[in-house]
Amino acid sequence: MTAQPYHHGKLREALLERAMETIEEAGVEGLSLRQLARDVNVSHGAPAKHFRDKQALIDAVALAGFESMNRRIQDAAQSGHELRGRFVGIGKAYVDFAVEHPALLTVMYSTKHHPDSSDELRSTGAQGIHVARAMITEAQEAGVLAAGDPETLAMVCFVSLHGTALLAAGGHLDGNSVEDVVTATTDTLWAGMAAGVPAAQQS
Amino acid sequence: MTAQPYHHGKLREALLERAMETIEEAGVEGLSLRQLARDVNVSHGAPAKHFRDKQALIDAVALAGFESMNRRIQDAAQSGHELRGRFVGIGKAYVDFAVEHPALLTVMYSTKHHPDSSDELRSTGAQGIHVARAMITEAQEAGVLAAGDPETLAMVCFVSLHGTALLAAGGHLDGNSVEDVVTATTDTLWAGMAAGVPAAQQS
DNA sequence: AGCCAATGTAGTCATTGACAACAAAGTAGA
DNA sequence: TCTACTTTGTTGTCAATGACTACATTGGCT
Repeated sequence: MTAQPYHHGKLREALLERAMETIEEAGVEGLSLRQLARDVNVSHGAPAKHFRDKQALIDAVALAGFESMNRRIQDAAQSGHELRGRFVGIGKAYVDFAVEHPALLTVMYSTKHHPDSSDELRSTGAQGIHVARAMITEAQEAGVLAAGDPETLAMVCFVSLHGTALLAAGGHLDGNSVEDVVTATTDTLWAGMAAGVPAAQQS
Repeated sequence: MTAQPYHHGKLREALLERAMETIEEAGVEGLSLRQLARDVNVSHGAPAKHFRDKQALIDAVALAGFESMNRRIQDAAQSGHELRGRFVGIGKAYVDFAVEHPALLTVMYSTKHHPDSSDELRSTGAQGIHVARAMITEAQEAGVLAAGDPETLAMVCFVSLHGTALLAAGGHLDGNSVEDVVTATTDTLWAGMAAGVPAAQQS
């Protein structure tokens, strides 16, 4: 048998990749540093040289997840249909990512929610909402959407799609297909923003 | 010192209550059966007599959480304003519960999402959406809302409010207040359902 | 060659969840 | 009352885990 080289060479990347796989297969609770070390044929103490502790590894996984997701959302936002079509596209991109990587999405947000998450993680995780706000502002200026605070409306769209994504990822849309719910959600939101909320109803 | 009685008497309830407290303070990952046993002054093996394993305890916590939440939603749905006001009320009740018990809400849904969750837990957890569907059907019959599959629309409302609740609970609404986001979300959804989605846009 | 930081190994510790054997307390029937 | 029987709790044990420490190997640098 050929002796393994003392140095792995790409241990950090190997750990990250394997950690993502494990998370997709067994969730975060199924992630063990020692098992991870075994999986990549390295001693149980080696991962500590690359990740201070287990949380640091999870943070890195979450960050990589957000970066990957942001790319998908950016692509959807720029693929040039009319405004409404692009809005629906963003929603689909977000939810599709969630359905493809359900456990990763959970990790991404629970990590971002963690009290001492890094600034980098939080800003990367907040990127998606900026795309939505820009689009809403643009649509308002074009007269397609009614007036209203773009900041709040963007947040409304984000939370709604976030809920859709989480439940779709978990397969908890009961009888409804993911496609139907995403379409219905984006359609309803867009129709609501187009109609606006009469002042009389705001009281 | 007065000797403790051999039998605790209400160990199950004490464990459940303390488990909820611990979860609110430290999340599920901060929950330990042994520490829990210490907290209620009982040996580390005692909890096993009431909960087969840790997951069984968490399941019980989640179920209690859903029952408590459903009561709040029911109350809001029945407090008799006009339809739109009741709709907003349901949303507020849901989100308020989430903000008051953020960690519990996470446990509730991650447990419900768990592959082998009990039928009881899943049906109890799905109760909220039935309330929403009934209200939408009623509003459609009254001509307040446009036509559309009530099942899908109820799901849209549920996922949107669910997202709002989760993010509000985690304090991730950025600059926006919980109150503002809930109101804006329910208003936008209601306006969207009232306007309906033109067939031309559905293509 | 010789130094040195980076990377990995090996050993240890407290904690945890789960399990098994045993003890104590309540219960029901003779 | 005596006696099984069940429920509830105790104690001891096991393997696995995350974190830490001391040490070994490697390759780059002067």
